[in-house]
Amino acid sequence: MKAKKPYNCGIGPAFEVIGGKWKAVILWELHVQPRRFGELKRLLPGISEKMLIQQLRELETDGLVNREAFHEVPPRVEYSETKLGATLNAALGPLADWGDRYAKRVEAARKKADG
Amino acid sequence: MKAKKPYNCGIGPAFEVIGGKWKAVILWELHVQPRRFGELKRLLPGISEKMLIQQLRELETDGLVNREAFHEVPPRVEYSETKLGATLNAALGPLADWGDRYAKRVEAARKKADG
DNA sequence: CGGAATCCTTATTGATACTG
DNA sequence: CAGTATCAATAAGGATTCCG
Repeated sequence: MKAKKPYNCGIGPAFEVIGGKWKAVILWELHVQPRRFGELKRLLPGISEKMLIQQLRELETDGLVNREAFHEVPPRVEYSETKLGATLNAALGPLADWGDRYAKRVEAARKKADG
Repeated sequence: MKAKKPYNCGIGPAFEVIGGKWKAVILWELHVQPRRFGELKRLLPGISEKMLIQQLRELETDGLVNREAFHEVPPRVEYSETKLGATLNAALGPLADWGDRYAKRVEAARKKADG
């Protein structure tokens, strides 16, 4: 999601920061509560450490996520959403609702087809 | 955006149907009014015919876009959003607004940095 | 625990030329 | 006009190994 997009509406910029496979869900998990690296990894079955750290870094760069490292042993790092991140999560709400209904709709259609 | 996503919220399904570089903007253009193939091509600078038709087909398959072909010479095809597509566009509204504000914010920061 | 570094596979996107 | 067909490029995503 790094290529330039000739969008004339805000959808473009929004997708640039939240697009891709993981960012939206990561941000969502941080909306629930601050979480540690390992916690996120467990919550996102299938994500590799590389992707997780990469996405977190990009989210951080874009000002959506906050990273706080505690210099302890064993090391501990906590990620949380920033204020800006919270506003994005809010804007994502209706889309999440839509997706929920859509998924149910698709599921219902599938059951009917299977018999 | 075809890989399975382990999302537990509606964001996953939503991104599966609207994710990628072009779908959201295409749908947005069709929200303004029904449009012809060539019209969309002009409105989306940078998109290739291949991508345009591909994305349109997928949107059609997912029930978001309607395709109506008029058997004339020269051929004419009109694409429009379905009712479901309209609900998705509505859900996309807040995200578009957010992106708008974000883009302005980023732009302002850039200007300041440049001096 | 929380990464970094490397290599590799697949998915997405694009350029170009051609057709009914 | 509204597409198809091919081929090429790039980006996204993932597996593995290693480190402080």
